[in-house]
Amino acid sequence: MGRRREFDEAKVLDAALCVFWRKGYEGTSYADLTEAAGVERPALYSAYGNKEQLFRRAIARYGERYLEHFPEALERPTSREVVAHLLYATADLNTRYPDRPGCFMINGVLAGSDDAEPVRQALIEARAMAAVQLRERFERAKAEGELPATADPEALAAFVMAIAHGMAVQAKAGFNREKLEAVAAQALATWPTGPGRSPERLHEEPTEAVAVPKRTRLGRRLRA
Amino acid sequence: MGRRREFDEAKVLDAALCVFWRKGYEGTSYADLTEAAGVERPALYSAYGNKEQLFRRAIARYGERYLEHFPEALERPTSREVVAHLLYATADLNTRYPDRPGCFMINGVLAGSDDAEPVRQALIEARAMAAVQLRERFERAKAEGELPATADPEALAAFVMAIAHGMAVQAKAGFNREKLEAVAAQALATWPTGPGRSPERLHEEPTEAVAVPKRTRLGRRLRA
DNA sequence: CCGGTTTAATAACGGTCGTTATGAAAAATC
DNA sequence: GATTTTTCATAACGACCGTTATTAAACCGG
Repeated sequence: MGRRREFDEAKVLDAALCVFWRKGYEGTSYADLTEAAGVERPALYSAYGNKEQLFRRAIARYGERYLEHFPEALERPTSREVVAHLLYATADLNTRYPDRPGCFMINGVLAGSDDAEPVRQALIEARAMAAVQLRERFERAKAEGELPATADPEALAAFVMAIAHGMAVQAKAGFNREKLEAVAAQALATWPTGPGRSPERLHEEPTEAVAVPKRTRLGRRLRA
Repeated sequence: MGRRREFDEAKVLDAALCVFWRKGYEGTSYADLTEAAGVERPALYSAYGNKEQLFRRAIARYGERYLEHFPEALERPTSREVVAHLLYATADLNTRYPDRPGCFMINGVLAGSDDAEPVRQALIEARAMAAVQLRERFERAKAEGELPATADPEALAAFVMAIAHGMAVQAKAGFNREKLEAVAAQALATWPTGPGRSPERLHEEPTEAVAVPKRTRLGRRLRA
């Protein structure tokens, strides 16, 4: 009974996500949101609650819609391929949409007023979850002997995350895809190899089996 | 003629810098600034102009007061030592002051409202200047044969900057100094060596001559 | 067609934002 | 010491912030 919704909740959420992605949590006003979503203010409140709740929904939506490459990367056979997939997909995601460069999880809130603290912590937790998954993947690689016994999975995960975060900062500063891929390649150039094998030549381009083809669409497997 | 200033302009600027460092440009209100500086609002306006001008002064101040390690790093004899010095000093700076973790240049503005766009661009330019200096240093190292002929100074500079930016993000997320140093070590572990020499063992700890001693104070040379 | 119920749109809420009059207090000049 | 000049503190400005009454419109079951 009663009148039914006239707008598509998912589309409105996607529109809000894009604005948050571009301007961050505190930099986004309800005027921005209503304009982007084509919906009046009270509709946003009745459908999603207040601004913080809407932003948390946007976090979840971002994970579902733009970060499918992450679990895919973890399935790669070697740690090196995991990292290659992850970093090249990051370079792609951070430059694919020119209206919202960089990473939503980084742009959202880095520093802000005390009001933004809960949201900031939520993003920190979301990023930490990724780091944990990466560490666990490297622990497995170490157990499999594919990473040296001296390798520190936690440090390696932090390293890869740092690269991804740095690329996000650079993308927001206007770096194009090629520049980000050069960063990814350099990070990859020194990735530790197995226990007995000799390290590859430094500065070698990532092999074709590892490199991500140009302009591969996110959301599908980058390689079969 | 007339009454003279009752407050120390430099101290007020330092106080403002610390607040901006913690909360970013848009996250900082004049209420925050007056409380931290112990000075009333009109004093800030008469002494520094409006908020944007004050922030630009804070950028310059940050460079003078907290980034002396950067030109010092560039003077190191080898590119590897340059990077080591830079990254360990970054780990230190990003965790030295627990009330304002991370980097002022990153926390300042990453994403924000349209009003913050000029300030955001100013920070982008400031960071770009560092990248240029780093690239030029690597070009010199390449010319000296200390970096391989295949090395790409621009990409290497972007890589090092990405690491520094990533560490800043992680520091703001609560990472301690040790975790940041592990990231720095990993980045360093694979730094390219000279044209003919064989690469060092991977995962080797940075040599003592390169590693920065614990808790070395910034602002002075880390090593004689 | 008619109560009942939910959504829609307009407009307003108190609060805080960055910025600035305003007038009193203090120092410098004559 | 009187006058001028600058700084000081209080308080207010209009604008926008996130949030919410309020009222009209659209749909439901009867």
